[in-house]
Amino acid sequence: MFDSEFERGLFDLRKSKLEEIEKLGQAAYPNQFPASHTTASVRAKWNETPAEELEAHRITVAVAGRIMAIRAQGKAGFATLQQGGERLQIYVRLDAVGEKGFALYKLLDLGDHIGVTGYLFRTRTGELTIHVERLTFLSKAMLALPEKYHGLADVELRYRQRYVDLFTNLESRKVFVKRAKVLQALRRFFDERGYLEVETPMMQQVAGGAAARPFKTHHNALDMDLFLRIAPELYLKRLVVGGLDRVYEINRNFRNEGVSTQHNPEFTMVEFYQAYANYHDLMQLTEELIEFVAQEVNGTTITHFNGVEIDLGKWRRFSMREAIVEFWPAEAGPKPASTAFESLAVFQARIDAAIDSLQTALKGTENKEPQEAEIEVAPAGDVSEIQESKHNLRTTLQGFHEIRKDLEKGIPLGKAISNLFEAVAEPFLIQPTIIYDYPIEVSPLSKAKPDDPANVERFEFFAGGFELGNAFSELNDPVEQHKRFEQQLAERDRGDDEAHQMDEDYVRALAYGLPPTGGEGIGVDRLVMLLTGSRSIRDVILFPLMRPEKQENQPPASES
RNA sequence: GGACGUGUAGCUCAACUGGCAGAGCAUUCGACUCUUAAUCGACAGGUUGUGGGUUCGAUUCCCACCGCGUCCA
Repeated sequence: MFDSEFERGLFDLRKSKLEEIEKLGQAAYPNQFPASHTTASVRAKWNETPAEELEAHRITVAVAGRIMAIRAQGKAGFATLQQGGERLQIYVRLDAVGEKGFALYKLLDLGDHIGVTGYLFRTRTGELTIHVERLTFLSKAMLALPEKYHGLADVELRYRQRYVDLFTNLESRKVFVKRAKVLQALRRFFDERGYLEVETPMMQQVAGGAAARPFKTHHNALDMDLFLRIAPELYLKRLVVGGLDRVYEINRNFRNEGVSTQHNPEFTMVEFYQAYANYHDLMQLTEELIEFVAQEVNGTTITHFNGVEIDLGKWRRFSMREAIVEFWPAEAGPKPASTAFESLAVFQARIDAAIDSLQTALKGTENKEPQEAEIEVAPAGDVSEIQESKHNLRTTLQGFHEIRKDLEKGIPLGKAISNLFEAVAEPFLIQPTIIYDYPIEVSPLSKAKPDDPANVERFEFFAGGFELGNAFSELNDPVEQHKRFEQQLAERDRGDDEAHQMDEDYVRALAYGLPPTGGEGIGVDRLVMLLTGSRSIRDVILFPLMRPEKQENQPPASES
């Protein structure tokens, strides 16, 4: 518990202060305080009331809060109470609270919780303040607070000790209040449209519905291995089979992959399904949804992320192939024609040509500046500074190399096209963009386009340079679904451990008849990042996953 | 997994080319009945992430490990 002798000593000191407080007739850990107002409601009611009016009416309030600042001045003093993220000043003077009351005031430390009863007035500088008449001790801070001006700045400590971060950095608190508003807005949006909120298993025997590695766990009594879900998808569609035509679920998914500014092993998704709808309906709905949530949470569709202004009310749409052409780097030679995507041989030749072109461009820059050949690739469209610096010739070339390597290993054409899209276009999708029509090989659960069997009715949407959501017209032909699962199993055998597993029961559910259905999943954490301007997903997750700190060989604190 | 950066008092940060480890806040003691990053005076607080190496001497240079961050995979 103690990081140092300093903390141990402080703890002991505060314990003796607690004893002093008890001697004054106050409980060390009382059970309640009947507050008449919150700090926020006091401010809401009287923040603008002039001093004379406060004086004339003598408004008495009882307010509780944590002491964030103490300014003692001999036989009087001030303190700043914080509660519910709002601060309110109190004024304590000996002749108003009496000997015992003032003795208590002098025993208070930063971080203590107290209750005060008194009347409102304005100080000489005009600040609304409670003139305390009765001081009630509520709870003691036994450890030192972070520095009062800078707060807790160390990001590691902010994540590990979020409880300190939340009351010392009110900006951090605001992010999580906003996160709650996002969840409220999502629920309101779906509730108003007749969707039923449901909860489906998080422990599954087959972790399906997405391409990801799962966490494994074990049920002892049943002696059964289970996986933490990577998506609720297959269960939600079972519900649509069951006649719950519109369902949504907001909850955690777990994916056993690395952490980054955009990935936490457990993350929150809202996933929803609508019978008799297809992906066109969902594109429309998505634009409405994101705009609605932004308005509810921020009162505007404009948000700022990584120094870029993003308007969540203005959307672009490209097919995946269009996006590759649109964002094709100039240094990779002429943009590919639409026929380039139709056969493996042509596609491969196109990649080879691009690599040659990129290599020539890279050599050119190296000749000029042998040490730093970091000329940025400039695609059409908008690009933030960060995205620009991230994407130089070298990384683009590397991306192309990866694709060629994959092709040599026998990767399906559709998967290569999808990878090309991710390398060339995705980082530049800063403004809200819908990318539609995905290759069938990367979409084992989506319905093929009637006039184009190589592609499926699927879209993803992006903003801020990352994927926010994924949607498609659900594949509802059980025979076709079974075949797709078998293709995925072949991919698994080929070494792709993110490929989908077989789920016989899901196929059986489809065999009872799934109506034409559109389904979609949206990453709630990432949506909150955009709406709060948070650069890292860890800033919008209360307790992000951290490695354990080194254990110190200290004997446990003595209980005395 | 890789590259780069970072780790100094409870907190926020200094310490030049390797030469006595320092300040502010907080704490402790004292003064002060309208302060608000209150002010003034005094005291105390350190295994410089851990372990090794080079050196007369290491917070500083080198190696390994650990945590965190950013980028990449």
